[in-house]
Amino acid sequence: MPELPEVETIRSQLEKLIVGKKITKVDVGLPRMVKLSLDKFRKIVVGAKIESIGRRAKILIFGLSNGWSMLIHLKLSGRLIFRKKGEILKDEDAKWNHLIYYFQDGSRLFHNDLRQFGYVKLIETDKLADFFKKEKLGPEPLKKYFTFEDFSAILKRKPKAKIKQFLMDQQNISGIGNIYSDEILFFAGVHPLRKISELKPKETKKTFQGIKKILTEALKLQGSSVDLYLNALGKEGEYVPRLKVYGREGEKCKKCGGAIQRLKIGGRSAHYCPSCQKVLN
DNA sequence: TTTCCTGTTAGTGT
DNA sequence: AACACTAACAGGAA
Repeated sequence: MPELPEVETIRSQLEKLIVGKKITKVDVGLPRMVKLSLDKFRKIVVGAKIESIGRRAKILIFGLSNGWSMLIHLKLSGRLIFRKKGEILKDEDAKWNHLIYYFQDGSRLFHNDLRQFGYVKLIETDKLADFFKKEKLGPEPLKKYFTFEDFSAILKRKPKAKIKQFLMDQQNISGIGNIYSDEILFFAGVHPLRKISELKPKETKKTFQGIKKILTEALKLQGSSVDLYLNALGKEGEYVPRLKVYGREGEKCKKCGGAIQRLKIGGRSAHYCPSCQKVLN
């Protein structure tokens, strides 16, 4: 699932691959994914040159040469895969290529999405700041300016929230999803159901360190190919062997040897080690 | 065969 | 306001 490390991997790859290229054509196989009229979408996108590839939270931002920005969210199963002229995707994947961007040099970018929850929308570049302000997204956790003091202040706003849900809420901190929230809490030794107001100072500190450490390491290994994720080159990420709890229900804890457990929190699954992450300390 | 479950988030309901 | 729940979807597992 594309969370911050996966989306950022795609961003940095696309930056090298398509910045400077002009879009000459776009195929839209699934109009539902385009959050504006197709006519308008085509009119704005076709003929534009890509000037930059940015990211905010889990959203990719293609800066176009005509004053517009294209926002792409991959949601659960989206992929953005680049292919040089003449190269195609595997046949079995082709039926999920809902949008295809053609560039002047014959290369293409495939927006592939099995579950079809992803979207693309257009925002005028000078209104981007307003747009993100309205979304109320929390800070980017890997930026140097996101400090322990910031984290503590944000925690204080939601004293009653459960820490697992807090970490996944994009309005608190942006970019963390189900996989990395589980991994961060295992690192911190904090049970996913712990209430924020009841966290000890040491646990708060360790959770903050976990955010920085886990996301940085996952990014270094180009993310986790749980399920369907592939990067912009169509390759899997390499972080899965490093996952300590996510997707490991019933398997041995890598720290204490006990069995990893799973429970539901707000409709989501949380994976944790019941002896390394206690409910009460 | 059918039902359940998985991921993210916008939207609705309490 | 702040929280909880669900729909949107396809496909793999039970």
